[in-house]
Parts: sequence; C-alpha cells; structure tokens
Amino acid sequence: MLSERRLQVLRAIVQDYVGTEEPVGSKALTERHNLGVSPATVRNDMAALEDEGYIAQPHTSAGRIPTDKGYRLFVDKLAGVKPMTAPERRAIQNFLEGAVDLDDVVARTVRLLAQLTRQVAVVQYPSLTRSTVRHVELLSLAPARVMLVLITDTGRVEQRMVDCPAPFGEASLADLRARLNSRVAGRRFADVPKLVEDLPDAFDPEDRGTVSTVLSTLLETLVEENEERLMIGGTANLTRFGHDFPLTIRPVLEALEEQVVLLKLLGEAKDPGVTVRIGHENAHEGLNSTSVVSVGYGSGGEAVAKLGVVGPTRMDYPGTMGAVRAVARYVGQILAES
Amino acid sequence: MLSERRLQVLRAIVQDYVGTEEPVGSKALTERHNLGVSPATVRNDMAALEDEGYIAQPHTSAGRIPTDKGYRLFVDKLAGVKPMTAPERRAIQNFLEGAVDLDDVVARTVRLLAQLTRQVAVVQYPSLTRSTVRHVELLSLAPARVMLVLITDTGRVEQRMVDCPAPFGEASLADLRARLNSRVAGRRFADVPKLVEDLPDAFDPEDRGTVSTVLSTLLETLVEENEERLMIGGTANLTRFGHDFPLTIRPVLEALEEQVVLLKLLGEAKDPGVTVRIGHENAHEGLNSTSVVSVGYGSGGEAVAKLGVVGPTRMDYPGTMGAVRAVARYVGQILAES
DNA sequence: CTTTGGCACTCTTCCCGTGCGAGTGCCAGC
DNA sequence: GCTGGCACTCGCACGGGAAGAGTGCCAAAG
Repeated sequence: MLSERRLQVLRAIVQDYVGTEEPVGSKALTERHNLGVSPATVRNDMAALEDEGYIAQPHTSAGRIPTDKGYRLFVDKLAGVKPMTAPERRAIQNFLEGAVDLDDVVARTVRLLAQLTRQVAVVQYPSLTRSTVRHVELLSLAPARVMLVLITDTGRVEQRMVDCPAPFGEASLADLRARLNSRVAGRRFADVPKLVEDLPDAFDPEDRGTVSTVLSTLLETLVEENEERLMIGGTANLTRFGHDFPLTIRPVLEALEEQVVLLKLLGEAKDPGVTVRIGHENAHEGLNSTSVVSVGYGSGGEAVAKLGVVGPTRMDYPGTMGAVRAVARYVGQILAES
Repeated sequence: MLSERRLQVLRAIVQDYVGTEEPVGSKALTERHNLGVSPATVRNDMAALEDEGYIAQPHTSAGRIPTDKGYRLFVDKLAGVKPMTAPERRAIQNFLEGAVDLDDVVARTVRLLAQLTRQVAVVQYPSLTRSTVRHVELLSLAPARVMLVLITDTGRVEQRMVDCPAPFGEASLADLRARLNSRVAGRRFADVPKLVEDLPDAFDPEDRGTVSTVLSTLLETLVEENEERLMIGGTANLTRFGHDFPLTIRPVLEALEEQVVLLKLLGEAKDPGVTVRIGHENAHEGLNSTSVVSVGYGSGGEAVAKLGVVGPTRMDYPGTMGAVRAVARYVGQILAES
C-alpha cells in the first residue's frame, strides 16, 4: 500500500508529464508542487513507485514518466472528472442545437469532441439494436421486387431490396404494410422477431413465400450489426502526438480506418459511466500507446450508442473525461427532443 | 522550346525522383538511363531546365528535383496513363462485385483505391443532382407530420420530416403520393421542379398549403448540394509522405477533414478524363505540396460523381492515373448493374 | 524510521570542428 | 554541340568535449 504522499507524488508526476511532455525529475517536482518535502525524499518515493511499476525512466539518469499502470491508478483514485464550465456547456449546447438531422448531429458531435479535447473523436451512430421501430414502409418497384424501408425512432433510415419468389399485388402489399406496422411500430428491435412470427399465416398461400421473404429481410436488417457505422474526426490532432512521428502515428491511423476495430473498442466499454482504457488495456496493438475515453449516450435514460476520443496515454484525463461526459449528455438531450 | 533530349532528361529526373525520393544528380542520371550523352551534357540540359523553372535544387550543390511546373509538363507531355494489367483488373472487378449496397460500393472503392495507389483515396457518393428519381414515398407519422423519403436510381435514400401547416388525411396523402410519383418517377432531378409546379392546383384548397410545403421540401432535398457526402480512406499512407513529418502532414489531415474543401477540389476538375492538379494548382493551401488525381464516374455514360486520390506531388502519375481510371470504370459498371 | 543535504556518477544532449562525398559550374578542346 | 577535367561549394555524418539534468547512496539529523 502506498502512503498518501506517494500518491501525491504520482499525481504530480502525471500532471507535470501531461503538461510538459517531458520526463519529470525530483527537483522540478518539488519546485512546481509544494509537497513540503525535499527532492531527496521525493526521490525515495519515486524509487518506491518505480518498484511498484507505476512509473519508469526512459533511460538511466532521466526523469520519470508514468506507466500505463500509473495512469490507471491516477484515473481510478487520484483524479476526478473535471466538469465543464458554464460557458463551455452553453457552447456545447448551442453548437449541437443547430443540427438539422441525424447525420448532422453526429457530424457536429464529432467536430465538437475533437475540438474540445484536441484529440481524435469517434462517434457511433445510434445503434439499431436498442432502438425502436417508427415505421416500416414497403414499396413495389416491379411486380416481384419490393423495397423495404425501415425508419427508426432515432431518425435513421435503412433500405433493402427484396426479390420476391412470386409476383405480389399492390393490395397484398398494402395489407402487409398495414399489418406489419400495427405490430411493430413503436416496438424495440429485439422484440420484433416474435411479433411477426405468425404473420405469414394471415395471407393467401401463394403470397406466403413473399411475405416470409420480406420478413426475413426485415429481421436481417434489424440484427445486422456490421451496419453499425461511425464517424471519426480530428485526426489532424494526431500530429501533436509525439516527436517520433511516423512510427507512432501510422498504426493509429490504420486502426482508425478499421471500423470493426473501433466498434469493438467502443463495445468493450461496459461501464455505465465514462470508461477509460489505457495503453495496453486496448486489445488492438496499434493502439497500445493510446488511451480511449468513451461513454454511452442515448435519447432516453438508456444508451443507444457510444462516443469517445482516442488520444495518447499522456492525456489530460480529467478534462477529457469531463468533455466526453458533457458532450454525451447534450447529444442525448438533442436526440430526445427530435 | 525544349529539345527532345531535354524533355527526356526531365522525364528521367521525374522518374528517378519519384523512385528514390532523393534529389537526382547528373551522374546518377546517365548511369540509370542510357541517354547516350555524358554527365556534362546532362548538366547543361539541367541548367537550361532550371532556367525555365521545370526543376530546382534544394541547396546549391545538391541534385535537382522537379518543380510543380516540371511535374505538369511531365504529366501533360511526357507520360501516358499506365494501364492496369489484366490480373489487376480482374482483382478490381472481383473486389467491387462483392458489394451489397451503395454504402458498401463506396466503402470498397475507397479501400481499393487506397490500396492500389498507396495513397489517400476520396470517393464522392453518387451525386443527387444528376440522378433520376426512382420513387418518392410519403408517410404520415402524425396528423400534421409527414416523412418524405426520396429514393434515387443509384439506390440512395434521403429522408426529411415535413411539418404541415394543416392536418392532412391519409386519403389526400395517398393521392399526393400517386400523383407525385406518376410525374417524377424516372425523371432527372433537374426536371422535377417544372413537373410538379402545378401540382397543388389539383388539391382541395385546405390541402394546398400542405402540398406546397411537401413539394418545397422535396425540391430542397433535390438541390441540397451540401448533402453531397464523401468517404475517404488510406490516411495511414500519409505517413509515407516525407521525412519532415508534422509540418507536411498536418495541413493535409486538416484539409481532408473539411468535406467542403474536398468537394470543391473534386468539383473543380471539369475534364472528362482523368484530371491532375499539382501542388500549388490546388486552391487550398494545405494541399500545396500534394497532387490530386481525380476522375468522374457514373452508372451510364454520364458522370454522377467523382473519385480520386490525394498524394505527394512526388507520386507515380502514370500508375496513379491508371488506377484511378480503372477503378472509376469498374465502379461505373457495378452501379449500372444494380 | 523518516527526512535531509551532500556527493559522486551516469547518461543524454548540444555544440563545434573536421573530413568526406556528391554534385555543380565553367572552360578548354574535340 | 558534346565531352572530359577541374576547382569549388555545400550538406552531412562523425567524434570529442563540455554542460546539465537527474539519479542512487550514504551518513547525519529529527
């Protein structure tokens, strides 16, 4: 167990290192923070912290920098979430309120997050799986060709073409449309399969094949999780990453292009509050020197998607967490209103 | 006017510099290309080329590198478009054929282009303005709230909420839907305004306001050019840009995030074939040390959108142009089939 | 037992001078 | 107009030396 003062020292090291980007030594520490002890004492504490694996030195006779473990302790125990100031909150709200549709909300959110945190922002589109159906529309494009349009409560629209096994009359189509909507409108995606299970039975035998085809396409659309899209922004902030560029930045850019990777990354954060994954805690090795700060957001009390930022492990955690949390909150409000 | 040999020298300089990324000297030139003359002669030619502004030397007593003007001459006169090999074309076709919907086509195209050229790829979504209407759907969500869904021939779907000035019955809605579609289905966007001009007259006076509102929303949607979306990929290739990193890469990343900038960039290329904009020819100053190779693509003979790549001015122009052209061609085919 | 000042030691970093090599420009000769 | 020769210019890599920051350890004091 570490003494109170050693934790203070760790906190000071993290803060200084985040500010200066340079290894911090015992003398500088005592000068910048009034710890009330001499450099020599701090050195002892540092040695202890190093033994425990919270800090490390790049080379002998250089200052110390926090390890992933050190940041973890800092985030868990030593730092709170820095709340946004009132003007900042107003700015967030104003900026998001100008959005005209879902795409715009997401786009603005990305820009905002990137700007506030000066890091790379990632915003997942409100996910289908937890949403509810607003409306299902069926359009006959050709005798045996139907277009299915699914509209969700978050305003998202998905469309699919359906090739019917047999021609399908307008009357039948209207019938199906009506029955379908009366059953699923307003219901959660997860509940839809059961609700439409026996729907084909209500139709003439020759139409049942088509009805089944349409329904299965609808169900596919609902569960199709790889349709989960996301938007990223602020990649230019990667240039502030470190001095040893190409090596650091390349794998990160590569990881950011793999939507699958990012989705998994966001998906792993189960915490109801702000989640922080530091350095090697991220499964993807391209992100081993980055931290991901993420949080769920949603229109109601429930989270329907995640958003977050990706930045160097050496980041301002309290500030970033505060920004992420605040943005998520306001996006939720905006979504609830629309 | 430059002699034939001087042009050859310029071509050789461009080729070598693109290959090695290092200033090329007279001796190396004569060794790698059998120009049939001595280094001294080449030196004279180089001096002439430098006077004309086609090449420059980073410092006295270093080799020469091409200027933007030099690349321009190279692209216009000295280099053709390098056609893809048969296996490459097969690979392109195979890769694109797996696409399931429009989003997927665009996503695959971006990946493909980025991979083929090892540069940043930009693909504009098939634009609305030149497309035709496949179907317009109207859904009543509340008595005075209608959702308008526009489906284009390229499979793109746009939706808009319409708040009606007065309640609008299901019957009237069905009527409007039918009339609207009979007029505009299959027509080009540009023609729509005239086609629906007198549509409100056919309705009861109390419904006319609503009909007008719906129509004007439709027209807005059609012309809304800032809805032109695009997808970029291969940003990780920026790391191969140059040695002097942060300075070079940052403005490019910033420019790439400004969709407006990119759209303008693509829009400026009026040429029916492959367009190349080199260095300072790009209006945006963040892209002053990059070249943009772009081309239109479309489902029919007509271009409905653009795609291209952004890379360092020092790029393999013939190869890049070949790849861009080939990809555009195959994407066009895919779009025509679906 | 903790804290402190002192001290020797270790590295890294910066600076500067030097030598090397690539490449140029010019000139005289073919 | 082409070629070979030659002197000249720089950029760059190399190496030594000095400076500085920081550490670890120790002995003494609280």
